[in-house]
Amino acid sequence: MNINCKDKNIILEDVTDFDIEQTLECGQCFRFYKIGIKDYIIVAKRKALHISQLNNTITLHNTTIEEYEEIWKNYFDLDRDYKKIKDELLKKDNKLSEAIEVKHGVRILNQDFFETLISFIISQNKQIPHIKQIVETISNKYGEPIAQINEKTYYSFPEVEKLQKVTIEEFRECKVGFRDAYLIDACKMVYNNEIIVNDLEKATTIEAIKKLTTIKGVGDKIANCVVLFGLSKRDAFPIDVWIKRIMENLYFEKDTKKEEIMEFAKNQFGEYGGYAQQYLFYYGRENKIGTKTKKETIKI
DNA sequence: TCCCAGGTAGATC
DNA sequence: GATCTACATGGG
Repeated sequence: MNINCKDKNIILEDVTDFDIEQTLECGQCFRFYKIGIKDYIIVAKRKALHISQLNNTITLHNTTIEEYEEIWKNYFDLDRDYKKIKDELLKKDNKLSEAIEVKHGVRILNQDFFETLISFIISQNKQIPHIKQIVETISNKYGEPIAQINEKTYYSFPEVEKLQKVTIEEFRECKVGFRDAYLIDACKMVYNNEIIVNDLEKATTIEAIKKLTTIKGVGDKIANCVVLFGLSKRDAFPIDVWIKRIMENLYFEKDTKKEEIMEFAKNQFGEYGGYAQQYLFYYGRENKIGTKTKKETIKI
């Protein structure tokens, strides 16, 4: 990969294993706006980034090499060798080949912990477009204006100091529904240092998940998402309705308990569980694997 | 009108 | 301990 600076843009040439559309649309993050083909505004890390892609060239608009090095390189996980990850996964398990081939450009983002926690609490029992809408409402109301691009103002995701002051009634006004008390509890625990990011980062994946589930409204699935996307613990394996269906379809051919799927994934994918999960989730959801209206099944 | 959505907590068996 | 259900809100 070559990095060039032209005008106020950073140009990444010969990028491999990275597709901006797949990386954003795969369901791991919620604060992005499509403005064209492979052309997006992403709000993260208290910044709004205009990013676009043409073939193997990525353009980060109106930014600096310093900002790229400090923020975006890590955010997009560009230091990691995804070819090696794919090779390792495929070496062990050829059933992933179709999903990896189709969704070859997915990278797992290194997102902010608190934002990921709050976003995935909201995600329960909701569809992705609605999750995006609620996270945006909360940001517009309680975040700070950070950029204006094409007449539209973008707001940062609020810090815990700000969000812990929000009342249960105010959360309800953001249309979070029954998750209102969960959000109150999560904000309180993070603000009161009952949940400490540093400690979770140092902890094992299992320990971090266990700690996170002490927050009301955070169960096994959400905790796995938070450690995977918000703490960079790539051996996590979130099991939601989709992954359950897909795993049953691929490996079990019958209704199977989550605990059994979790144990199987741990043995099968190990430290690469999070990547396998994301390739399968995105591919399976798009093709409606295991549902009554499925488009096709995964070829073995 | 009914059913479901990147689930979870609390009740009930 | 395993299974059942209510929980707001919006869209198909």
